[in-house]
Amino acid sequence: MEMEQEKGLKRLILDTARQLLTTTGYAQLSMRNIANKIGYSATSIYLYFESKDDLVHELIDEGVDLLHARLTEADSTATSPDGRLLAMCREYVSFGMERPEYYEIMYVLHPEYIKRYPAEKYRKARRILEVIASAIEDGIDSGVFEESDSMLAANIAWTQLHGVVTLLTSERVDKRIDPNILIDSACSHFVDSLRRTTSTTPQNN
Amino acid sequence: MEMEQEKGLKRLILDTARQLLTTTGYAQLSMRNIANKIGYSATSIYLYFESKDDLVHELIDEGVDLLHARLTEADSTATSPDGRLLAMCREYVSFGMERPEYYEIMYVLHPEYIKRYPAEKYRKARRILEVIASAIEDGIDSGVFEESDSMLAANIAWTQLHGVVTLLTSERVDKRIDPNILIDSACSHFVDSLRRTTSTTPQNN
DNA sequence: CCTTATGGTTAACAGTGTTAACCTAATGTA
DNA sequence: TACATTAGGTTAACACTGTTAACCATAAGG
Repeated sequence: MEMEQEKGLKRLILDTARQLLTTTGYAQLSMRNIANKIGYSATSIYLYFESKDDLVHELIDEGVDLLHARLTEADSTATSPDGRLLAMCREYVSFGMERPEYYEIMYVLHPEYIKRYPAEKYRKARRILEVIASAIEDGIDSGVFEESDSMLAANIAWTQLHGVVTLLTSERVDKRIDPNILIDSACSHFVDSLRRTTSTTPQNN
Repeated sequence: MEMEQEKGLKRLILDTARQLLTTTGYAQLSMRNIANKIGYSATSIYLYFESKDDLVHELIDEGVDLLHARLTEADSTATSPDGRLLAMCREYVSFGMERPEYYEIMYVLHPEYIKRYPAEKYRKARRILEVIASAIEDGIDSGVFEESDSMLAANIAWTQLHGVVTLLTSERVDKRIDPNILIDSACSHFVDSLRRTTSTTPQNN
């Protein structure tokens, strides 16, 4: 009972923070806003979290779990290696588009946050890339993909997907471009680029 | 003489802001910091700029000009269509890596900024994509690339390059991945994906 | 019964963008 | 010359931000 109460407020803070994040966005996620919503003073949050960074890191952790679950789920639905990869790429983008607030704190927030990110959680976040890498590895093993370094390829996929998500959610892409077509094409282009032999360096002069 | 003085301070503010941006980064770019550096009060900036947004928008404009110049320059050096495109892709990433502060205010800063971005400057920013699109169009015309929509392809290139820049500069990419290899591979993969027929949709079950 | 720790509070600091009110010096005009 | 106006700049203040220090009541332990 005591233990419930002890961690009760911490849980309450975290829940309120998540709710505030998803409804009003990160810009409105302040210590005082959180505290006001639950009838506590802002400084009481510091009894359970070292700093705002600390609090956000726990939210990031939730987002990582969410994305990881969605990727593995998508991974299991498709069967063919390229189908698996394509499904995962689409799922990654879907997550970014559907949960922009989570995506923002996970992958967009300023580098300062990342530098202070605890090592153990950093390892957990890397599992996401490993899911993609294993799908690529699978494609290599079955001869569908021609690629030497699956981890490198996974990172290329990541940068492509990350670019799609961030430019779309920040509404920097021209309105005349259909978002769904852009997403589909970007995913297809990448998967295609793995299918045949790459690195045909063109002439420079 | 009067006109020089009239716009003299505005120019001084802008120069100081740019310097502050490149040396200390966007986080330290505050009205008071700018004012202190030139011996004026913070509120005097509002005599020449409507808001901080307004000021930043002018800095963004400078960044857009810079990037545009570098892309067209890179465009002119190479001759073959795929070489042109590859050179431009590399140049885009180089700009992002060498001027991260400019890149941040141009493409990373929160959507709120973009919504308030004046339409005329928005059009100017779009020229950057058009440079890429024209290179792709050139490749299509000469039969090197197989692609129907050059503007769509340019946007795919953009998302890929943007992803590379942001994930690298924010130090979210694993240390074991060589940045240069990632950059080169990402650029090559994209250009390659244009070379042959795309959109070979894989089986999903 | 006294001490100590738990769980919270308020006040305050240094910083942010921005607005309102003011003040001074130059200019334009009757 | 005398007065009004305006350009260019200031200070004070508001409503925020994350965070720290000091305080205070209540409960638990020896």
